[in-house]
Amino acid sequence: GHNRKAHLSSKSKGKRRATSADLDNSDGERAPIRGRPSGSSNYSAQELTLLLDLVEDRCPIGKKAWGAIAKDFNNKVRGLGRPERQEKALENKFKQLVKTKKPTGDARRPPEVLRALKIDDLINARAGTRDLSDSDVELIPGGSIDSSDSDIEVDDGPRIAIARRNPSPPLQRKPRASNTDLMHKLASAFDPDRQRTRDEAKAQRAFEATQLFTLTQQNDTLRNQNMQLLGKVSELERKVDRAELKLEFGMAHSARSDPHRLLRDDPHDLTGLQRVRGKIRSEQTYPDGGAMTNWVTDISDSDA
DNA sequence: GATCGTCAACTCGAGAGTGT
DNA sequence: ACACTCTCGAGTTGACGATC
Repeated sequence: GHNRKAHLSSKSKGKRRATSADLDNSDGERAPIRGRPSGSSNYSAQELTLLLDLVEDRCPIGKKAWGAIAKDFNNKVRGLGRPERQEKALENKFKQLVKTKKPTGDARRPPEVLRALKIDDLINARAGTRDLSDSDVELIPGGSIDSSDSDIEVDDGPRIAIARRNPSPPLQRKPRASNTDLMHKLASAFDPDRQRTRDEAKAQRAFEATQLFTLTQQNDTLRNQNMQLLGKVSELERKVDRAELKLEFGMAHSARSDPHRLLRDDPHDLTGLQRVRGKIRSEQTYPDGGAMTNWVTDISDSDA
């Protein structure tokens, strides 16, 4: 139903429904004009071609460029007897073409959609590669530079260029990739200083990783050695216990033959044994501090 | 010719991302 | 925090074809 003799039909001309814009609100003010403006028609193929030509020519990045496109567009359609379009309407129409999906059941896109997509790619590419010698930056009398989409002014006299940042370029959402960010990233990625810094950081990380690996291995070795030493300590403790036991059994045996011979004269003999109220006290002191006391019941006493 | 349904153009506001 | 920009959906309106 697009462009179906839109401007030729006089069927509905002259009869216009009452619209919200026609109705005054309670304050006597006009309600905001919404909806399709009266007299507007569908875009003709000629208008679409003209719009795409202008967009391709200017590659608009900011609103200023769209204003210039709207101005040129309306100048040309006026001569064709076609309705003028607002800057925002033209921008919306172009973006609508760009995001038009493939029709169901038909893998081919309309030619105007294909062209809009190509132009959109061109705009995106240009947004990331533009420079000050771009063709759309023209010196105009008075010393200022007129750019379709950037504010760059050059003062007279010392000729100081004042470059202001471009407005945020119209980019795709999800993620809203910033072309300026992309360029900054690319530029910084190839910056020799940055590369050197990156290499140094990389080497530092590799060194730290090697150190960490070495320390981990050392830690494992120490843990193994610790386990081995603990095993040896346990084994020695068992040997000591067995030796003490043998000693105690030996003492008991000798005491049975001569019960008090050993401790009769000197209760503190060289083995550290002491008879206390019928029991033999064996006290063992450790060089690091602390002591262990064993009590052995003298069978000979109970027998007596 | 009147009416109805569909499509397209358009505005508006909300929500979100980005830059200053 | 604020301004700007973009996307998206809702709502409004005009144009047009089909039908009676």
